[in-house]
Amino acid sequence: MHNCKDCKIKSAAARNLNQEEFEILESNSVQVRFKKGDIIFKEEALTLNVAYLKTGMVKLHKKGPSREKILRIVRAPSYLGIPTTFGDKINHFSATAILDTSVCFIDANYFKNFILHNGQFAYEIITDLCRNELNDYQRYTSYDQKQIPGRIADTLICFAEKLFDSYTFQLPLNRSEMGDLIGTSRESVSRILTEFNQEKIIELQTSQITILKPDLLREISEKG
Amino acid sequence: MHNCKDCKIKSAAARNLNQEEFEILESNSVQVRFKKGDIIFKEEALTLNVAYLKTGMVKLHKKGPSREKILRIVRAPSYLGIPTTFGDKINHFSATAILDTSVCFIDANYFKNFILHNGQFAYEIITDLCRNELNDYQRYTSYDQKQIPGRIADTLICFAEKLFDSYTFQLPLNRSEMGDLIGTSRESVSRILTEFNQEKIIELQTSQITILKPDLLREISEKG
DNA sequence: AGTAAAATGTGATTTATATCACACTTTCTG
DNA sequence: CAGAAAGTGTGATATAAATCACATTTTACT
Repeated sequence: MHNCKDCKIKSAAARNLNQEEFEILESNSVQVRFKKGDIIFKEEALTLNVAYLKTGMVKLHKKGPSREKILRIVRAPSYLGIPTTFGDKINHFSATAILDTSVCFIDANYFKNFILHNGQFAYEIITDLCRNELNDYQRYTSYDQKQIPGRIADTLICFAEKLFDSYTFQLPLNRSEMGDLIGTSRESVSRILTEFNQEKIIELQTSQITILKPDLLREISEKG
Repeated sequence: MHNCKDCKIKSAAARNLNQEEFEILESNSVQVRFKKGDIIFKEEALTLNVAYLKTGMVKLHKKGPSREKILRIVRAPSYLGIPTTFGDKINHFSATAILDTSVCFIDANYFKNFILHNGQFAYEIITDLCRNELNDYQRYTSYDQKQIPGRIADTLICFAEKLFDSYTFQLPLNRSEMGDLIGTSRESVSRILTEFNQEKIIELQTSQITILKPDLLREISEKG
């Protein structure tokens, strides 16, 4: 059986659980591995679990009127489906691994009990939800008002600084998914990346990216 | 002094408070009235309060790279600033009354204590945050992929069905604010509304709107 | 009530980006 | 490792919506 108490990548919330609660957690959760491309949970399915992303990277996405929309990229460690568990019984979005990933599924009833009986646990879940909301507002406001080059510049900087901690990285999304994330077509993504490459702002080899001039990217991002 | 315990428009969370907690709430909150156009709290200011919208209607909005972005319209009763209180010390968005409004400000420390010591209270706050997040995802996905007529159709239906419970209502936003909400220019909003009016889908008198053909609007909304 | 200020409507023009079409390249898979 | 399938690059064209410009209407104010 897995050991949650000594897990090195506990959530901020789980750090507040006591001995007894850890035992409950351990016997009411399972850890599952997913490969890049695997679906972790699916829009419109019923949820009975809270998903906690222990390692790897995931896209949260949902069906839009004309195509798929990527809501947000999540890097481990992080909860994946709190809104999808407590906002409605049915998932309003899907989660798909974009890197090899391991996820702990926690029985929603026990998770709920932690919220009800452990104030610190609940408080950490709330701050987590709040921070996500603020991030989302920030991102949607930018995407809403920036033109495509600005959105791509944003995204590249975010990937480097928030997701990979490195200016060289393997893009975890293909051009079409990049389009779904920032709200444009795969062709436009392609064109702008080529342009950035020609202007030596980035070095591009299909999906391997090196950001050569982060400051210039930031400038493009700010100008919209 | 105001009376929270017998308040008829308590939040779902507050319904779980006990006698002692209501006394704490009563002596650590104030009720303030705002007129249409008044700022309730402002982006970049420090927050020490949770705002609860008791009556009226409010827009949550934030500065974007080129203009103001309206994040969401809130109808009473509802909390206004939970993410802004627990996500960061500094407000990431502003709240402005779009109708005459009354707001209760609750000392954030006491509010936090309710979360820590009253599990049902915390649970209700969490489900509220989750539902908002799901709504936001839904809305942003639509706006992202629909053309302007579809977004306006969406918005009109939402105003009628979610905010005013009536197919006749006074638009609480001017054309420019409508643009900030759906991500377009005031001119485009104006043009589309005129068009809907000419096609007798709505009846329009400046800011007085009657939806004549809700089904047609819904169809326009779906087609994007 | 009368004037100033703000908001709105609407045509003409420009522009960013979608779409279409197709060649090319990378990656899977047996 | 060969062939198929998926993904990518890039030109040509179409188009939705932004912007500009200005007349008109509505609202606010003393």
